[in-house]
Order: sequence, then structure tokens, then C-alpha cells
Amino acid sequence: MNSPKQTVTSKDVAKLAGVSQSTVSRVFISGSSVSEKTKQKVFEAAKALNYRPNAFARSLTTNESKLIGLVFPDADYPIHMKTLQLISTELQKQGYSAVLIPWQIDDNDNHSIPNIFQYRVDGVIAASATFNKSLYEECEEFNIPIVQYARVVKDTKSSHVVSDNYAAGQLAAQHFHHVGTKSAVYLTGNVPTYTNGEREAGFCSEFEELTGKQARVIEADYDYLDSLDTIRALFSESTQPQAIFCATDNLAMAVMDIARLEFNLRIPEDIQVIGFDDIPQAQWLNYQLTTFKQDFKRLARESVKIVVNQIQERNTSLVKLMIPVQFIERNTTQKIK
Amino acid sequence: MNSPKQTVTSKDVAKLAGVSQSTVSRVFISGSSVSEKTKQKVFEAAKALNYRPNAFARSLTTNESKLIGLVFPDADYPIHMKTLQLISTELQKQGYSAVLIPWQIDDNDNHSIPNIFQYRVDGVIAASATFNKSLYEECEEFNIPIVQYARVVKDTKSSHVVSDNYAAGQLAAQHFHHVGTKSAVYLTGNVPTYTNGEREAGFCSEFEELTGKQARVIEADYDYLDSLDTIRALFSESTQPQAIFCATDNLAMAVMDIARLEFNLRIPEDIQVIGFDDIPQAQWLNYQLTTFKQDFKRLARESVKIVVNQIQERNTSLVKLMIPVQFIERNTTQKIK
DNA sequence: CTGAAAGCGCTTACAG
DNA sequence: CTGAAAGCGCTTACAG
Repeated sequence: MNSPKQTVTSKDVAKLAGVSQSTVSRVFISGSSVSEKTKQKVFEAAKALNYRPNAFARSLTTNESKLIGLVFPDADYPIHMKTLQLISTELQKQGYSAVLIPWQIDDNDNHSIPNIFQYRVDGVIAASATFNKSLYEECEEFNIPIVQYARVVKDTKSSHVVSDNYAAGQLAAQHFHHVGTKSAVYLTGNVPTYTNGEREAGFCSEFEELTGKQARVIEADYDYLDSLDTIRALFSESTQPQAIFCATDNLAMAVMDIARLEFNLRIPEDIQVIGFDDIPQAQWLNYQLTTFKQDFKRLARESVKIVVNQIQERNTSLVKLMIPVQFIERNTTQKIK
Repeated sequence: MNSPKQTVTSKDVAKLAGVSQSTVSRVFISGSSVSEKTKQKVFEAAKALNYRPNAFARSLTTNESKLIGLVFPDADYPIHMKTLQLISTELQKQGYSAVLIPWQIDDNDNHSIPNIFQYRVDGVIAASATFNKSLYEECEEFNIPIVQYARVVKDTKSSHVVSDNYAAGQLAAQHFHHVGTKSAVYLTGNVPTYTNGEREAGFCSEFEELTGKQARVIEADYDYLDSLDTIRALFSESTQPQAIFCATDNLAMAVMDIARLEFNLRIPEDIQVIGFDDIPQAQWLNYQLTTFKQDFKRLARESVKIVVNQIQERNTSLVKLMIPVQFIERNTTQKIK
């Protein structure tokens, strides 16, 4: 039953439709001048034969692949599948497909060419939080536009679209101030990222500006379990902060669990918590976490728009876009009266 | 600064290395007979020019693309990014790359050919839980092997590798029985899937076999929030089950939250809970959920192995693989004495 | 609007 | 082991 992969080509369609091969080709290129009548004939023949234009052959002549390389996000953070889906959908709308760029390209092994570049992607969207130097170099080498999604790696010749993390930090500080908070902590993860740095900077500067007191910055770990000891240590001190702004919801939930389960603290009465990301768990009965929501849909749409524009207009000017973030007030913060 | 995309071809390398174009080509095909000396010359020239073989041109002659279509999982389930990463890595090892097949191919819009098939993927791995009929039809049409990852859609000409869900159900029932449970519920989601059906069947038949009582099956919703009302209704009944086996960890955590926060039930003393998936939250202090862990690494490895084998050996016999599941006993079940 | 022909960058028999 | 040449399935000037 293993019929050999009989590929139907434009030649076959041409023969059946009684036209030349170039005419068939034209029919499948939007904007070409083909009479309605022949167009119909060709469509019929194509349908009868189940013809699909061969994208490889096409890209060989047009010198564009309609393929976008996608560096996908690190595992384990619940929000990322949506990202992927949004980007993929958005790309499809624009006539592009996504090919996955392996998360870790082995930087040492120079002999094995990262085979992804053999596919001549027209552009790259980088949604991974970790930095891959060789990727940027390759892209620059081959003049491939690259846009960073919800992240910023400095000193790279690349565009980015990112949430306004600084403003989020400011907002968190303002909220704490408005409800009378006098001491606050910014709880961060272990890997320094630009976006996280912005949150921290916005929070700390605004808190000091408003209250005259410095917010403490404590480094824990982005992983829930690995953050626990640091949080325990914090709560074991003689005086505890009145409010904690956490780099991620994950971290915020670790704080909540420790505070309530191990230190019998009430939230928000004894201690207030704000997270970042609005992961699904933030809405769970047990957490009801006040947090910030990024507009991932818009981030995806804009990222795609940017690469596509740079590809099609051969536009090399980099664009840096900042998207506002939404404050979601739930039950882990005190209400402003 | 917008240097035109100067593509370096094998011809350029040939000229620089002082050999013929076909020799250059041979150097980049493993197994071709080229003298060590010319090989070195070519490598040097290639490096100097930063040459990358053009995969499109290659696949045009070889009639294989080294591209695998990947139907990626539905959003919002925390475990899936790992899946993607594992599959992608595994593919890379085998010399393949993954191109994303949009989650929703519009079945109605027949005029717009799903452009993904213009890329002539050599095979497909389907990791989405939702069924896409046209995808299977396309694959069969074009004789493209397809393997389902951690899921089974019946009546399709496709291989699959899947966890032993039936055994997991049996194990859950056995555990409940061993600690003396007399009444149990299987709490399921809203979308019927084959894998979930297996869990249910294994659980119900084993529970009845061991205890002589029938387990109740209740349909909630895979979404945490949407499942809450059903769970509330269950706990509002006059008598409550002693144990609940949930189709997913998500569901199990909804049960726990409702039980503890709204009905003041103790877990596992008043009610036992078992989940399925071992999502990161299962280890959180607040949950410590007893659950089952799928061997995603192995699922990924086997899936890839199967497609690659079917591609390279032109092997059309379907393979159905079942991978054992690991029971992880935490604190939401009573201990066997 | 349509066709014949060249060319995209490779691989692969075929000679030598 | 190596080179010249045909061919993979398209697109795109060039004529008509």
C-alpha cells in the first residue's frame, strides 16, 4: 500500500487544464494577470489533482521563504503556550509559518552548522527569556530581521516589543503608598533580565519618591520550590515588611503559601502581595492574587507586524515598542478607601 | 546599511576552493567519497564565505525536507511547554526541524490551501488534544506519516505513543481500596478524550472489582474556574464521597480549594484526592497533591523515533506504543499501613 | 492575457 | 576521487 510519493506539479496541472506551466504558476500568485476563465480551468484541474505549489521551489526563485524562525520560551511558565499560539496565528494571517529554533543552540560545536539557517528564514521572533548570542550574530551575518517578544537583550541589533514594566513597578508602589504602606520589599528571581530590572527600578524609585523610604530588594529564585528558603528567611526576621511586590506570580504564590501556612500571617491584613503575569492560578480561590496582566495578544500582533514589515519593506530601522500593562486588583492588597 | 541579501552559494565556495560545484556539494553530504584534502579546502572556503547549504534547493532534488509538522498542544496547560521543548530537541538530534502547524486550520475555507502543506513536511507529530479531521485527511492524501503524542484519535491511519492511562486508573482505585475507601468519584472534564476515557474505565472497573461498589462519574470542566460550580454541587449533597480521582491536577486543585475553603473539609482525613499530570503546582506547599506523572521525555523520544523511522524506512505499518506512568504519593491521600 | 525559456541552488547518475 | 550536465518545481522577464 506504499504508493510512491507521487508529487503533482504545475506541469501536471497545466496539461490537464490545457494551458502552459507558467500560466498555472501565475494563477497561484495573487496579483498576476490571468483571465477569469483560465483561472477557473486551472483551479479545477488543480483541485482534481490535489495540487499544492511547492514552497521550496518557489522560495528558490523568489528568494523568500515565508518562514519565520521562532525561539520559543523556556518551559514551565504557564503563560507561554498562549504566546506561541498567538504568534503562530498572527503569522499565519500574514502568510507566514513558524519553524522552531531549538532552545539551546550549542555554541561550542561550530562544526555542526545550526541547520535552522539552512532553511533561510525570512525573519526571527525571539520569545525566549534566555539570551543566545550566536543567534543574534547569525541573524546579523545574514541580514535577517529579528524582533524580541516581551523581552529585551541590550546591545543587539534587534527590534523589540515589550510591556511597560517600569510603569508596572511604579503602579505597584503607588498602590502600596495609597493604602499607607511604610515598608516594602521587591522580591526578584535569580536570573537578571532587563524586563525584571525595569519592574524593580520603577517600583523602588517610585516607592522612595512617595514614602521617603527605600524598598528592600531581595533575590530569591524564579522556581517556586527553590524560592522557599529565601522567603522563609525573610519572614523569620524580627520585623516583617508590610508589602511585597514579586517579580512573578509564581514567586507571589510562594510568598502567600509560606506566609499563611508557616507563619500564620493574614493576607492582606498582615502583609500585602502583588505579583506579575496573571497566570491562571492567580484567579484560583486560594490565591485571588492582585497582579499585572500583559497584553500578550497585542505583543504578538505587534511583533509579527514588525518582522513582516522589516522583511517586506527591507526596512532596517529598528523599532522598540512599549505596551501598557493592566493592573488587576484582587484580594491580596488592601483597598484604597 | 541595507546590504542586499548576498547569498553565498556552492558555486562561490567552489571557485574559492578551486574545485567543482559538485564537489562542494559532496562535502556537505555525509557519506560521499571526497578526499580528506579537498574536504579541508572546501571547509575552509565555506567558513571564509560563511556558506550555508540551501535546504530548499536540497529538498527539491532529494524530495525530502527534513521538516516535521508539529501540531502543538492547546494553550493553558502548564505541562505543554516542556513537551514542545522535548520534541524539538529530539527532532534536532535526528536532523529534523519542526514547523508549527496552526492550531486551528479553517476547515471551511477550502480555497485557501493550508499553506503548511506547501512546505512538504516529511512527517507530522500531533500533540494537540483537539481533533483536526482535515489534517489527517491531508496527511493520508499525501502519504505523510503522522504520529500522535500522548493522545489517541481513533479511526485515523496514524501511529501513537501514549501513557498507560488505564493502568493509572486502576492504580488509583487500588490505592483508594487499600486504605479502606468505600465510595469514590471519578471527576472528569468537559471534552471527552480517549486518554481520559481510559483513565475513567481503568478506575471504575478496578474500583468495582475490588470494593463491589460503583464509582460515580461526574463531569465538570477542564478549566479550573468553570469546574467550581459542579464541585460545589457535589459537596453540597447529603453524603460526600471519601475519595475523588480527578482527570487532571487542575481539577484536583479545584476540588481541594472548594473542600477546604468552602466546606471546611480536611484532606486527606475527610476526603482524599488524586490528580493526573504532576504539574508544578502539585508540589506547592498548599497542595502537595498525590498524582500521576507521565514520562514526557520518553513520549517525545518515542514519537520522534517513530516518525523518523517511518520516513526513512518508508515503513507504513502503524505503531501504537504505551508508556507506563508513575504514581507520586504526596499528602492528599491516606497512607497504606 | 499567455507561452517559451532561463534561472534559482542544490543533488545525482554518468564518465573518467 | 572528481567534473560536466541534467533535473528538481517553481517564478519571472521577454515576446507576442
